[in-house]
Amino acid sequence: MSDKFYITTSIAYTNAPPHIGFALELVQADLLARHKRKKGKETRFLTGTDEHGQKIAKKAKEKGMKPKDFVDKTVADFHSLVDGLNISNDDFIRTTDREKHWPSVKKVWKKLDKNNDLYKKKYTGYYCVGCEAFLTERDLEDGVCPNHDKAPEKVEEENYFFKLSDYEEEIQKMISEDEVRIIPDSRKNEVLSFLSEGVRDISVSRSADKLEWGIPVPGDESQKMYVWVDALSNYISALNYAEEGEKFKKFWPADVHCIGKDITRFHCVIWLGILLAIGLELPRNIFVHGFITSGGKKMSKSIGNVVDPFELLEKYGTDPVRYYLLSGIPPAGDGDFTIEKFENKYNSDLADGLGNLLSRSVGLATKKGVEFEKGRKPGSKIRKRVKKTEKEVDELVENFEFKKALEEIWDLIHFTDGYIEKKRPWEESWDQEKVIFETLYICYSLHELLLPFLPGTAKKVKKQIESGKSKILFEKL
RNA sequence: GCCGGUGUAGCUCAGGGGUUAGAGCAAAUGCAUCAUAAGCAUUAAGUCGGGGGUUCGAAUCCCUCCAUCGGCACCA
Repeated sequence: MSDKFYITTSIAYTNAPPHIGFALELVQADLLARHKRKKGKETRFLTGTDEHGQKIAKKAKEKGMKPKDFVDKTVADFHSLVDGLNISNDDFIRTTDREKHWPSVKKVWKKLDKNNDLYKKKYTGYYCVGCEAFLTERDLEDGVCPNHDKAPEKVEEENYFFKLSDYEEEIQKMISEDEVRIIPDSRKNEVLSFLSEGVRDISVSRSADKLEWGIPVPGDESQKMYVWVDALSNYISALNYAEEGEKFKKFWPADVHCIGKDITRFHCVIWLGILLAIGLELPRNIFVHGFITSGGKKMSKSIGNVVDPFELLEKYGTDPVRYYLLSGIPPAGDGDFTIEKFENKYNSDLADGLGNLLSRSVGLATKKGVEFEKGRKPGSKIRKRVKKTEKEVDELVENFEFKKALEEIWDLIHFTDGYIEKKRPWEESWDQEKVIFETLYICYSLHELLLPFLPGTAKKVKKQIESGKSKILFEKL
């Protein structure tokens, strides 16, 4: 059993400001990272941005900016999202980082090339001049680009291809035997069914005049790397794969890649193929989250139902947003967001649930002169009750059941409210002091349980218990 | 078109052949008054998508229909 833990999010594409879906991914990964650190694992948590591609070059051009200036600006937004959500990442990789990222990517390429996993082949694509990009057949409607109402040109160009098909069998084996575990099962089945239909080789470069904003192919100036090798390699470039030093040896393979369902195949097929080709170990787990709808509908600018993570953070603060993302959204399925649901959960769980319990506990203790002593043990019933929650929360988080884990914690909160009700410690009785201490003990345990989920709140809980000063934790809305 | 998922209380979901179908939120009533008008208890609420079948017995298995979501490779 290794005592290291390497976890990554996907790298976000910087053609637009961050989306609530990326906030979900960050918070889920952050929970896992904090959970592992708490258990004493040497943890490394990576996130970052994917900054190349034709789309970005085009967006920058529209704004009259250089691509690099454009992405620098967007990346700043991503950094403020990471800060705003109190994400504990150890590193932040950018695919435009020529010192950190490029050398490793080039090494991957050269290795593929050296092993004869690359070959040149003529590629026929449908190029829409209006979009300035290749379209897939599925983008077309009646053979016409729906955005420009024009048939795309059939363009032939010579590109490098990666022999992904050579690795099909091994990928399939690794996934079906859970050597690479894909969570949830439905995604695993999806990938396996896809694999069973047969895998084709993929083009991994574009001509440099079509894709000017990208990493040059080593030894062939006429070609730039297409997204696959460039973006997926971030997980190892951030560990400085180019030099394969201590950091790389210690942390690779990744223990968890957190991704969204739209990029399942890239990670579960292409990335595994690349790793097998260059002889690296495969990631242990790929955790796939779903999408967040807004009022039951896909978010779109035209409907005007886009949820802006910054507005939420601004209005409600960090932990309420983290709480909703972890408890209001099924971890691996699609979830819905509305302000009503958000505020409802905020009031009933955070203000009336956790906040009120802390308030009555600390209030009682102060009033009756009971102080929290760290080494002191509560009655065995209480001790067992807390232990049970700790054990279940640990197991649930290990199994990516974040929502259920929080429900387990809130179950302890409701138990405690019931216990207070039953014992009536505001009245004089023989065990009054003990009961008040026990409620403090549970609150203290709650702070420990909550640390990975709501780190800021957990700290406040601890402070109030230790100082005996009660303060509103979550103002009711 | 092919493959797969989902459809259970007003809302979010659990249960996957066996006594009167469960939880949380929302609702109603009562109790309590330490606490953020918070808390606790109780109650009410469901033809378990429709129809057919297998079975002593189906929400659960099979067939079919309906609704809905996803996958069917170069979508960031």
